[in-house]
Amino acid sequence: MDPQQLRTFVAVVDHSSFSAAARALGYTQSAVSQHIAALEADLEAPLVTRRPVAPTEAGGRLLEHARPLLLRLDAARADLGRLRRTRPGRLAVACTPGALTPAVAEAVTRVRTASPRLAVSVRVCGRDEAVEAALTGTADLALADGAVAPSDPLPLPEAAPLTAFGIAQEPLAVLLPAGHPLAGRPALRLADLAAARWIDAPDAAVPLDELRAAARTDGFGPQLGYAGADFRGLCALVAAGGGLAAAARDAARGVAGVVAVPLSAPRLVHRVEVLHPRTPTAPAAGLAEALRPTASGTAGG
Amino acid sequence: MDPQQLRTFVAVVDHSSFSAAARALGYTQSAVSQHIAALEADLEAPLVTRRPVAPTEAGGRLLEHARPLLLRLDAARADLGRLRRTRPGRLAVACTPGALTPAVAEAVTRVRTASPRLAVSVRVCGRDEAVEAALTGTADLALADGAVAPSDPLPLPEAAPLTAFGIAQEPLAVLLPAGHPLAGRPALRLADLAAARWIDAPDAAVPLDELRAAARTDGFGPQLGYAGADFRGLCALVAAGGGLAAAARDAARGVAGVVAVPLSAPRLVHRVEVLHPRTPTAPAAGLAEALRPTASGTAGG
DNA sequence: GAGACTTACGCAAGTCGTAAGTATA
DNA sequence: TATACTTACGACTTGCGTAAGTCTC
Repeated sequence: MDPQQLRTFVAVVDHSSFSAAARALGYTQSAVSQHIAALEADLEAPLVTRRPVAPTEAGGRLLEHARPLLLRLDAARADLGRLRRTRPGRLAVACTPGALTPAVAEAVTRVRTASPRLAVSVRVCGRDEAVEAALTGTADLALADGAVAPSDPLPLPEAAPLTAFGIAQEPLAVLLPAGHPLAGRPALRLADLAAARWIDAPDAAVPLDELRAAARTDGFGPQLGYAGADFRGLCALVAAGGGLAAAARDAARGVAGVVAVPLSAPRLVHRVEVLHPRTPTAPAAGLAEALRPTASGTAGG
Repeated sequence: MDPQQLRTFVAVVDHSSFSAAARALGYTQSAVSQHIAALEADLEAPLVTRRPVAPTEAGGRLLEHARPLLLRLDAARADLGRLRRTRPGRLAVACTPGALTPAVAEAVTRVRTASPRLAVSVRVCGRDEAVEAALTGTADLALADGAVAPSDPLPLPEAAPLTAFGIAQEPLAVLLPAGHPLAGRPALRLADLAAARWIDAPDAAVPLDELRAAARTDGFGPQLGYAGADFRGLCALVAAGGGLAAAARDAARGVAGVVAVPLSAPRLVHRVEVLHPRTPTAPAAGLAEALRPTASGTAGG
């Protein structure tokens, strides 16, 4: 089970093609074929069907291990790299849309103003991608948001250890189109929305999976998928009646056609966390410190 | 970062010697030397000091990744192996001492009686070892115990996904020698024991680290280390005044010289969980089902 | 028959063991 | 000086690319 072979296997599945994976990895088709053959011989099980190329049951199982494994391998290399050379001239932040609150934006701006020679960059992406960036060193610090029970930590993929602490916790709201019959209510319970259609936008708002888990419910009937990390686009869909979404109460403030109604039951909050490697770069440590809640803060971690 | 090289690195650190690691792995010293040299060249950092052989800072960091990485690699192989061949004639259980409650023992006996041709084995070991056994297929099912806040899950190392559910939850107690001034109390608070000496027996009783984490305290002053998974020996030490330990209230019932006093604050319970791979073997699934709490059960999970 | 995966084969690189080298207690 | 790690070197294995082969749509 060579990591290189695992990487090839993942690429083959992602591209549903040996040749496309070869192109992506800079190999020949032949090499890819040999990688897969070697893996299948090693594990004594077919991993992908050919024509069409798709993971078998064993292949699916292997995938669940391979991805975290490769991520952790990259994280290990990045971790050791950080020990050696520190790159104090850069501060790259990876951030989920819901985590880029005004307070966060202000803190980033403050760092930027205070250190004019520091190359500050912010990348908005999904949570998994943000965690991956923090682990592999693509970003120096990540910010993620989600829905959890009050004072619970966010359920993060634990491929490798990350330091995490909460910086904000506020009411969780349901985004409804302005004309929706429930839009005038002061608060809603999830039970009121049993028949509602939802939009599953795991990278732009609270992932439905997480809401389901935190609320200990199944449901959330037929969903409209929404890929990408653009919150405005999601709001447009909500406004158009495409479905509902969950977000922080103030996230959609001022967005035309969308009303945010707090969710009163089950008891859930919208939480934002800072994530960084256990040995952050100096600028990342500085920003993390600036974001850390003080005595008046609302979140622990 | 070849897994084989990582395995060699871990062995070198564990044996504090290149030659001993070579013997253990079936290599020559030369090969071990080359593995380490290759790793150090790859990661561009010294990983172990020579003479004496000990991990450097970078080496320590690498270790934190390498162990879970190798475990997950083994878990992946075991997982795929289970898909292929099922070994219905065996039921190997790995179990922490505190998890082998009378109810568990009875359930195992019942399985054994019901299936006379099934080779049933129970191995008592520390929690990490039990988790490892369940992940790598050394055991078909694991049972682990620990101290947590009521209805919280046990904090398990998450090298790879395991199905886990609680099967018992009962008051957590402090084990004191019979003559101890606090032995007569109906209940104790951790604060009463601020000055006490503890025994840290992570494989035989509740690990102090965990108690500390669950109680959100530092403390537990000077400790006596106790390695191994033998509960009787630990009780002997407690009886002799070697220090205190935490365990389920009924664990030390009937042990001469030891008194178990319930811990009333902070609010903690002793919890037992069943752990098995997501695709358990048939006998393991049977035992898990037999252990699963019914309507009258005390634990969720 | 064209596209896509597999197999054959040759070359280059890597890996291990033997043995000589070197450094430390 | 003895022990333990490192380096040199040769035999062998592995891994990749080229190119021919095979299978399916």
